[in-house]
Amino acid sequence: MKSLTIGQLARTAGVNLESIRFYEAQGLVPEPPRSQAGYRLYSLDAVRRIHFIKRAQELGFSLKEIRELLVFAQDQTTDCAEVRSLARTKVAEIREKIRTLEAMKRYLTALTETCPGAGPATHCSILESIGSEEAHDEN
Amino acid sequence: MKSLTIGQLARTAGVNLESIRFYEAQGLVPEPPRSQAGYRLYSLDAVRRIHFIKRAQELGFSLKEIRELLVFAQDQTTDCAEVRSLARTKVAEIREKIRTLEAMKRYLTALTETCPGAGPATHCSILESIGSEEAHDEN
DNA sequence: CTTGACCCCGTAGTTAACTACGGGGTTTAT
DNA sequence: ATAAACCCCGTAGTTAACTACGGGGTCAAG
Repeated sequence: MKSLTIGQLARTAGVNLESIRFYEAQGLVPEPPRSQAGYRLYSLDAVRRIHFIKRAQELGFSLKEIRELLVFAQDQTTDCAEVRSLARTKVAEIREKIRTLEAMKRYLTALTETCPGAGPATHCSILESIGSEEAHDEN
Repeated sequence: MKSLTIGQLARTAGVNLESIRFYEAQGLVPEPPRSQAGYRLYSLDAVRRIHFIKRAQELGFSLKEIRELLVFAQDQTTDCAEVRSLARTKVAEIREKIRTLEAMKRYLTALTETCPGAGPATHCSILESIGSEEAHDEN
């Protein structure tokens, strides 16, 4: 059995060594067996585990949610539907974030278009618009 | 001259009292004059200032950027173009965030569609896909 | 057998934007 | 005149996800 030290695992999984200890503390990576000297000895499963974490993060899952996914993945009694529901919730959240960002973008774009782009900023239409109480669309 | 205590300002501007002190420490709200007892005495300008901060936050500006905007707004020598450039940069950032979120959404949606939605999660296609090294589009 | 690379642990620092706490003085209303 | 409501200040805590530090033990190479 080839086992990896924490440093080797960190290098092969492409993360910082400290992150692995952090994940362990957070319950995302199981505590591995130790050598006599107390060194952590990881199997290749640990590499896959960390890749999973990283990929899920790219998909917008928080560590807390990832922990949940990992529990699901190992619990025989978890139904696929629960995982799918979590994914759907996440999709809805993402959709909502996009909506907000779109509104921000529309409004800011409009501001940059009315701005003459020259002259003292003390009369800049952008600053004036931000400062005015009205005309905020939020949609 | 009607002046507001910090608590009154907080209530009329709709923020927490502590936030105002925080903004002052961050240089976003100027230090106001004080009463004999040392109480902060704000003018109505402060209300406008805080509204500006809140609105700019809604548009996605960080406090650091807002400080910059506020300096611009008061500096006679700042040109409108600088403000517009800042707004444009922010629009580009927002656009990029949206792009990333769209990619996340597409991928996650695809996952939820291939998932049968029933059966043990240990064989869930979502978990499998997250766990696999391949098939990641990033676009 | 010593040097350098590696590992251990616990604690503290990072960023952003607050929020809370505690032990005081002040103002206002009754 | 006293109690409630308000203000002061400095410090510490919050969340997320790490990252850094320091003082120590361990392992492999030459």
